[in-house]
Amino acid sequence: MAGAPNIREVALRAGVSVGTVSNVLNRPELVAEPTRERVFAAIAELGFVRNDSARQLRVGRSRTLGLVVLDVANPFFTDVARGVEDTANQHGLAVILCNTDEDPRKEASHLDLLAEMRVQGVLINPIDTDGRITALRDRGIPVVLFDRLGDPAVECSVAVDDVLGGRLAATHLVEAGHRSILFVGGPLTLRQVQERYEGASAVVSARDDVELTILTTTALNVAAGRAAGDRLATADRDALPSAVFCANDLLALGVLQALTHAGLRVPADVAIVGYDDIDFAAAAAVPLSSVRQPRQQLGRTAAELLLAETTEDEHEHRQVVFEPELIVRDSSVR
Amino acid sequence: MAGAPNIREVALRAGVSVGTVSNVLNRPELVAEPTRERVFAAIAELGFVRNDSARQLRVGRSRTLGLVVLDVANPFFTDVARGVEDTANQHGLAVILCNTDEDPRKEASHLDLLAEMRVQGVLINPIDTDGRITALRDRGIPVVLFDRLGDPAVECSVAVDDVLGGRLAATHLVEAGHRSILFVGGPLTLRQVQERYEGASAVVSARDDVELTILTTTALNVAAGRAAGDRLATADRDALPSAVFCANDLLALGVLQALTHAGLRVPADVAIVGYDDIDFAAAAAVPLSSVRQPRQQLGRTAAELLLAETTEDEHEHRQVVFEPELIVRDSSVR
DNA sequence: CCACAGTACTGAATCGGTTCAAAGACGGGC
DNA sequence: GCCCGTCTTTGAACCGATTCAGTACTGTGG
Repeated sequence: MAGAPNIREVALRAGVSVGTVSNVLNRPELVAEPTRERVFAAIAELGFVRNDSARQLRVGRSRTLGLVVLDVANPFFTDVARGVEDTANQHGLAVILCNTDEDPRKEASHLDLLAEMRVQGVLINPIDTDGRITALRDRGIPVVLFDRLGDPAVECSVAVDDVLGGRLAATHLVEAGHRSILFVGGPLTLRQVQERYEGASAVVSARDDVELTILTTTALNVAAGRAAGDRLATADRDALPSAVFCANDLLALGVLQALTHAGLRVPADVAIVGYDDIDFAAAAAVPLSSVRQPRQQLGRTAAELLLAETTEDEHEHRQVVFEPELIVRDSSVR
Repeated sequence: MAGAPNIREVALRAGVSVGTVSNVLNRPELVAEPTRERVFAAIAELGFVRNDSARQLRVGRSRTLGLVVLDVANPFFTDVARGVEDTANQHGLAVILCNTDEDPRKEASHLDLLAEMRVQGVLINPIDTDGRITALRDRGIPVVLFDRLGDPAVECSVAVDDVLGGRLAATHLVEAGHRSILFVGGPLTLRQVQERYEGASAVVSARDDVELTILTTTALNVAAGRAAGDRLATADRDALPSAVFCANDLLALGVLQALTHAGLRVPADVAIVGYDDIDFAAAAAVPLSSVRQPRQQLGRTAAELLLAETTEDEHEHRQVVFEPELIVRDSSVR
């Protein structure tokens, strides 16, 4: 009894039927003023809290939305999450944040869980487009891809033009006089990584006096960056590239740390350009040049597309592409 | 029909009763091998996904756990979250991450939502201990405080000794010869901020040749730190403290950026010590001295205490206190 | 041949809101 | 006094999985 009063006890206390209590909660305009107040009083006295499972069971869907990201520790994703949350909260929805650590198995198990929860929709930065996403959609749960373009026939997506971003970074480095550029990033199965490389590659292959090599990493975090930096620092000094372009800022910060630690100077010995322009890029040991993406807006837009898909009768899938912007700081100018 | 097959349709297809399907799902050892296989086959063919609301409604509680933090964009909290997630996932629980932005209203609305969801428990770094936490507990939902000690009579809590942390930082600065120290942090209603100040204050007031002043901020992020740094930089040069101790690393990074931008040298003109030792502290423009906390372990321990509270018959509330550790880097040594 | 234990399975009651057809109350117009 | 429309309230059906008392069947020991 003390445990959790239900709607029946509230009805009893207020001297009305359960239907009326439910109406007070969901469509208060249907209930006469004095009755409404009696019900509110009863709710307050008993400390009644609606049981969301029961509500969901009847209504068929929940008031939550799933957000599946590669790495919560990456400020890029927390900024996107912030944008998603803003929009979701405005519409009375809660966000369930799931972390995949770039592991397809974790991704799968999170998606299964979200399916069981009957979330209103899922925002995901997918690792591999395996069948599970299609399965969700078949079950009537809309899925919006973010930071990755999808097939406009079946899904909405929001992305930033990663090829352009790669091109911006490479163009900047080439124009600054660099002739041997190393791309650090991975795993290459991540589309973002691949496309950023592709953009850089396009710029370089248009000229025959610039060399682009690649050093793949197993993850996109600071530790992986440090490891890559250490490899560079211990390698043959002549083999050292004159510039490094990293697939994201965490890698760049790691590389920067390792190179500095090994006594190399940035940008004098090696220039660095990162990607994402997270807040910490500007505060780095050597302020980091980086390709900026509209992070919060990415999240907001993704959430809006998802909401549109759940509410519109005639929904047409949209692809939104934002343009990245190069921010030049000390790490790439001699 | 295509929408979402339920357990009844699975039962029909497999030629068994709904009870048996449920048993296959929840206590497979009770079901004979061949039957079990028929049921699994039916589940696969129909693409059946259990409806978690129905399950929750019947069972009375969910398989989720709420984590309420001040700021998801702060790496300190994402690291704690990682620890919580590890432990929760090991026990088949999902984590709902809620962000309060240090706003009591958002905190309240998130707690209301978690109560409606009948989460198994809540891990919270509370802003104000208003009645809502007690209300949750009255309703049978255990609440564990983290990064903050609670009343051991009613709740478990995990914290790091913030007074000691403040003391470590201040002692270090005083021993390095600093005689005018500025504490930057706020709002002071946050216990962490208050206690870190208290620790520093205790060290300073034990001597009569050191002066400690305070500059309160409205938040604990990089932007607030930059604002504080700007105020310092534009103030009278004689009024400049010789060292700044910040309530967390985000503030410290902001202060560092603003001071450097204004042409002041760190640590020559002003020394800085931060708090949390987030990954980015080591990668800062001037590698930041900081007070390190065992972040992931904090999260893991908090989750374990919560799980203990939900499973043990005779639960005794525990208080776990970790000790912080001072990491000295360039920002505080001349 | 019966009693009994053990195993495998059944099916109806149950959790707690939401919804909607229908009943009731009330006032105005004729 | 009666009819009709509007506003308010009622109460039972319903969502889908879980649970448990009970049935059916098999094998064992006396």
